[in-house]
Amino acid sequence: MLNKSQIALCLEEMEKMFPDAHCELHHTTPFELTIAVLLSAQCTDALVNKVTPALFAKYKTPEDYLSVSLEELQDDIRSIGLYRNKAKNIQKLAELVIKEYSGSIPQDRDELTKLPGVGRKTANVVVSVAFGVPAIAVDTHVERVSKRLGICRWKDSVLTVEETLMKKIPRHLWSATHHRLIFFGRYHCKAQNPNCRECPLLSLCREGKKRMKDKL
DNA sequence: CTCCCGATAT
DNA sequence: ATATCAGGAG
Repeated sequence: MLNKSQIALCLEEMEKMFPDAHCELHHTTPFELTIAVLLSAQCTDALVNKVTPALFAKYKTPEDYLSVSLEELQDDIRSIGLYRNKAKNIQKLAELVIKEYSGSIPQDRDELTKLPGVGRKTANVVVSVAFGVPAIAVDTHVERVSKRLGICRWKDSVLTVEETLMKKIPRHLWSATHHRLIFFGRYHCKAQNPNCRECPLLSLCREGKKRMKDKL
């Protein structure tokens, strides 16, 4: 398992590789960001960004999402996948935002989690990106990279991964770190065939050294 | 744990 | 053909 200073070294290397790591989901308001992140479950950011321009032009307020039938909203997001659940969640979310939060997305992580389709990961992205609250959203990339490097254990839950990262990384670096981990995972330490041979983190990486030994 | 699910990369 | 993608709910 990596200690704090080893993790700090990893983060420095990631910063060199991806100095401008940022949220890649297109949005202009906290409400749009929440919808975009909800849509991004089990689907690439690039695909979400293909539907949101037309979506956000058509639906600007929570009321707009409730002004059409469920079937029409499904059709507008069909190419994303999981569209039945997502369309239903968006309409319920819109209803709740109007009734319980007077039309605007709550800024509190635990309040956000009460919205349908919004779990801990999505809530962390929203508070971090839209409201500037330090948070580490653990998505598939952050989980994979943390486990490969040896920041946490393979059997750890996503919540344990998040807690470990928060414990071992200074709070003021949480949000920047979360984006660097995502870029590192998305563009370099990929799920399939990671290029460990040319990885600057190889000397620190548990999985990388193992893969080199096994000639993967 | 399973289900939801289309697009894309390998 | 199969794996994966900024997960969440039942």
